[in-house]
Amino acid sequence: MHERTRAEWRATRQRAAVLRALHACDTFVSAQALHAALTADGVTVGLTTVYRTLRLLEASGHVDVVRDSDGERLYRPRPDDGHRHYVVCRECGLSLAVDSEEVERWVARIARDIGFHAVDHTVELTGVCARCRPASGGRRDQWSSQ
Amino acid sequence: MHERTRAEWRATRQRAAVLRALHACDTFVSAQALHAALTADGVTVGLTTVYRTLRLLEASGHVDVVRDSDGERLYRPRPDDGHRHYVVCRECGLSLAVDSEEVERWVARIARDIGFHAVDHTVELTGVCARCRPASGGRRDQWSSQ
DNA sequence: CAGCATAAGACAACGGTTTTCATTTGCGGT
DNA sequence: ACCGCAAATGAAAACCGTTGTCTTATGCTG
Ligand SMILES: [Mn+2]
Ligand SMILES: [Mn+2]
Ligand SMILES: [Zn+2]
Ligand SMILES: [Zn+2]
Repeated sequence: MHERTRAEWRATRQRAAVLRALHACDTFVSAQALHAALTADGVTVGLTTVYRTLRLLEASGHVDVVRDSDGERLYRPRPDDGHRHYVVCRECGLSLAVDSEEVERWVARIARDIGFHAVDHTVELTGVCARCRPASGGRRDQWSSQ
Repeated sequence: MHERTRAEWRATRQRAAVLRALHACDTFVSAQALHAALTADGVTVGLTTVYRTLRLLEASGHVDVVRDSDGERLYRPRPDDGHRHYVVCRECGLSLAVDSEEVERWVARIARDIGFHAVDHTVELTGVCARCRPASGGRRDQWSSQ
């Protein structure tokens, strides 16, 4: 009943490339953008492989994932000291990590109080950065709820 | 140069039905589930119309939206006194509103500090409720980041 | 170097959502 | 009441990010 040496993940040229490209980015990137960047660099990697690798990284906690308004998954390497939360500019995509200790404590307390197991949390802030001026118009309302 | 009386949204049978069905739910529901419920009730509404109406309600702030792990949008009428945050069971979908004053304050402070305009936030908690027991296994790691 | 399980890649399929476009309908004006 | 028309509906197709399929390639271990 020997448990053989763990079947580790193989180190392939493609995975290394995806990892490298991911770290070369300074913002959140989509799988497709990453694939495009790799292709532009002359690196041959299948889009499917990019997706698979990112999914692996996500599952193992090596990347932080965010979903844009269209539902597209955006990835960013997770700092070694744990996950972060970010505020992302809706116009240009600029992302800044924010200090979230307070939220982390709040999450922990809620999780403890409500009797749920394995509570996970998603905290995302979006806005318009200083560079991207707003130019919003007013909007009327109609539905007097219920 | 008269500005005519505002072109308001029309009151249609379909929109009323969607609104009614939405309020009849006590949890988050997807557009498709709502459509199915309406159909089951003998109400004739096109799925497209359900999507369009929900999008309208979302834009006007009358519903809270959440996205499940598959990226599906789930809707819930927003209480009159403002939005809420919820903890949702990953197994059965049970959702509980949580007290989020602390987070709201945190968000407000961050928004003030970072210099972004129109900061919006998404805070979602997921877990496994008391009824749905976990049965998790361990998982090995590999990627020594970088 | 052999053997084999894992990974890559091309392509099809999937699923939720949106678009298209022909038809219907609310609603304001007369 | 009746027009007239912009707005809304609905069936079907398009869309698009993502995942599955299946064949071929390739790490890795012995
Ligand atoms: Mn956190
Ligand atoms: Mn809030
Ligand atoms: Zn910006
Ligand atoms: Zn549950």
